[in-house]
Amino acid sequence: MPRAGLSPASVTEAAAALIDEIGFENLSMGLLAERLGVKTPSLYKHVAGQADLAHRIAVMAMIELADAIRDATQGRSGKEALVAGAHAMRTYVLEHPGRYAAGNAAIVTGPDDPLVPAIGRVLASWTAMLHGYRLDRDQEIHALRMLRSILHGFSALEAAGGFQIDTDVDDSFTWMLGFIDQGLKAKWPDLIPAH
Amino acid sequence: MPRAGLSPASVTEAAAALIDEIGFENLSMGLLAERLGVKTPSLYKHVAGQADLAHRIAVMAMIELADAIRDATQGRSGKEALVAGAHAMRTYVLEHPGRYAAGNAAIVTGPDDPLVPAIGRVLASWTAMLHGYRLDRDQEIHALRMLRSILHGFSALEAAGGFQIDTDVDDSFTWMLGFIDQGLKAKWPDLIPAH
DNA sequence: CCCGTTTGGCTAATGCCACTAGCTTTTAGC
DNA sequence: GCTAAAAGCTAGTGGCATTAGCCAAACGGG
Repeated sequence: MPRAGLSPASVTEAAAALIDEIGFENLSMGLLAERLGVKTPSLYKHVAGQADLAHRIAVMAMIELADAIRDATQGRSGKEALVAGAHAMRTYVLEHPGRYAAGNAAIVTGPDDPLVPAIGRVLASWTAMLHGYRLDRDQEIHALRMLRSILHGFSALEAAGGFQIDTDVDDSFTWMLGFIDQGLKAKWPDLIPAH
Repeated sequence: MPRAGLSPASVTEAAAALIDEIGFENLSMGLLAERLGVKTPSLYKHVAGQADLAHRIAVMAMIELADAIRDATQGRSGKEALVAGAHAMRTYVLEHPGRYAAGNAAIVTGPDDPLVPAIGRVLASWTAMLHGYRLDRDQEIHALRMLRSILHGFSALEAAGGFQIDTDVDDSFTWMLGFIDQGLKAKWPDLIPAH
């Protein structure tokens, strides 16, 4: 029996490709093994199990997503950066729905979990983009959370086929980004929560 | 062997309660049967299977959610209605994370699927609330999609523990609603996508 | 009130899937 | 070349959803 030349990285890579085709919840070790031309138990020589595999895909997804956003916003600022970054994220989710779902389902396992810096990279990309709007320090975290909420929500709903009415979804996305941009530029002072 | 007095409705009800405790992906027929004091196969006399059960929970969740939003926004308008409706949704998701997850995972099976009107009720609740802002007709659908995106995204991230930094999440939610309210009141004309 | 039918329990069995044990062959280091 | 680790394999085990088929409980018309 010749060797297949697998490694944790190559197994994860193949699993990521497969999960985008068949969906996060349909990933099975048997299917992945078949895809790699190997029997199911052989996979356990490279990854600890299905949970470990999903976690590795999640880390990969967060890194890829962060890079996509960083590359898109590089050298731009203001609305241009917002639109480019948001578009990059939306495209990533539509092209890699399984990876993205894995990224969302993943939970941090400990302080040295590589998922932590991976998520940090995504947040850093958005934070850098928001800096162009010169918000107050105490508003920045709220704006970041809003941005994450709206982009995650839109992507998740779109990927799940949640937008039924036949008004163009692209138009809605563009409109939404314009709305956010205008709001961020306006900097309403009375949005600061009172205590 | 005495009868347990189950019905499709009571089984679904029990499953909904269970799923909120243990999480959507941990629901199993065995656990539900134990909870109901019955053996696993007996459940199949009332629901067609796990997929059917999840679908019933989804329909229930959408109806409950729509009612919660409707009740909260009843008799209010503008920012008051927005805040009350959004708060009602956020509360519902935090109190019933399993049901809500089932609602999101569900897919419409056909034209007479009761999930269709159930989702319609949620959308109708939001649409009624948005009417108070007197938006242009062609902006309304975009605003509705934005609202769904942001509320779903926020709820999903919060339920998944996605907000790590120790700035108060309530403050972020309040800030976000203020942001949306101000933007909707402003009605920027240049948000209409050009064709 | 009784009897036939429907309903709702049950046990037993099937099949799929993740995962483990333990064996064998390949490969890499010396 | 020899030794040992690494990477494949076959053969289980156990948990899960689901189905088949049996039997008792409720129920309705005579």
